Amino acid sequence: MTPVAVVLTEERILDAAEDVLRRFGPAKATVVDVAKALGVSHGSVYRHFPTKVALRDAVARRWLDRLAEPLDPARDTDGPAAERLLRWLERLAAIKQGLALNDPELFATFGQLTAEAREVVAAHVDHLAAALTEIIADGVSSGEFAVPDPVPAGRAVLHATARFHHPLHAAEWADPAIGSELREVWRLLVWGLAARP
Amino acid sequence: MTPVAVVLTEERILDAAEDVLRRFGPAKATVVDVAKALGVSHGSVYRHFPTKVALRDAVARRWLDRLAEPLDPARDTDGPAAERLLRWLERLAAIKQGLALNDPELFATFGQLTAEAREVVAAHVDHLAAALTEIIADGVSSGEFAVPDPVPAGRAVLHATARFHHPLHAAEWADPAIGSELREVWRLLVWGLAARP
DNA sequence: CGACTGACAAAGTTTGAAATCTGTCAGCTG
DNA sequence: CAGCTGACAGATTTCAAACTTTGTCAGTCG
Repeated sequence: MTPVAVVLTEERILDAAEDVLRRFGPAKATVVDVAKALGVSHGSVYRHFPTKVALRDAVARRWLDRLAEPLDPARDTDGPAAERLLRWLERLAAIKQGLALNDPELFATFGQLTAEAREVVAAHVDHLAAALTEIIADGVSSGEFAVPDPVPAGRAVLHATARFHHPLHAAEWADPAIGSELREVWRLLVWGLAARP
Repeated sequence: MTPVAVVLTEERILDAAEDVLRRFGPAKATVVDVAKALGVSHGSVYRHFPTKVALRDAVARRWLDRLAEPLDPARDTDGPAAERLLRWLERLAAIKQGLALNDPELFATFGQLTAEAREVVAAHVDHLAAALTEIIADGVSSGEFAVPDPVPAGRAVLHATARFHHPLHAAEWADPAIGSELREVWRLLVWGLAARP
């Protein structure tokens, strides 16, 4: 039986790593800092994560998973698909833009981290596109939308709204017109989804 | 009458500055280097441009103007507006993506420069949006499109295609699917432009 | 007299020696 | 004997001193 209060789990390491990244920023946070926060030698951290990059990737994955949690389409199934789509896009934009506005340091940290964790980000993007595909497929079932295949349509909607949620565009979110610009794009997209060519 | 071969014009300074930026990169190019290339003291350069930032902005403006030249909508007025729109978007993407692919160093220089020249970039973006507005307005005249106001529609189309032409997304252009992704987005957009709500 | 120079202060950048960090592993310890 | 430590080599980062750059301006030159 292992002494419960002292056992070194991946989870406890991730908590500490997240904390250290928050406090020192991605440029200065070291594995030694993480070990110090846990009261162990840095060698112990390497028993659980093979490299510093793997540790950072794991932190990024957890962050992105937590961000994407409120975006499960099953959480909001009321009303026309066009409006569910708008609410979903606005929720995504609000999550990212809120983070960028309320805590720019943390957002920068998070941006740095994800910029390097390409695989992890690809999984996140796939996840978001799948959520859009689900909403669009519901719209097709109800006769609201008329796309031949909801999968590329979901990806296209995500790509077309990149400006409103992709962290690269954070500097543009200061413009107060950003909200109405998202609605303009949404309007074109839902007309496009509904049209029968 | 001034001695023609030796006169120091803004234009000659811009030529030299562009050359120096190309050769040394934006981080290392100095005003002293520009002056040296012209065989004058750096003080003379400051008689024509008040600061280094103003000089760099002027170089960026000239670059962007040159880039945008082949995108005048009056140069391609054949066929349905939907297809003119696709050709225009593909031309814009090809210009930016071609530069990024053929001469990544120069593209990075150009990206750095424009990232700092916010005003200059805003003018360039307005110019591009106006070109799209013109194509959409033509489509409305011909009965192909049905948007109430082509001005926000032009901006929305530019925003919706940011992923395919905005330099921030350059890293994503390596994916060979990028071309078909642009077509997917275009398809939704032109159906949206044509739809009568 | 107007265009240019070059010396200058303040700000910013380079440089290389010292300090720190990453990733490994032989050995300690409960 | 599983889990941890701490010393180590090589890579990377820090820091302060030396050097370079920016922007100004009194003075030179034609």
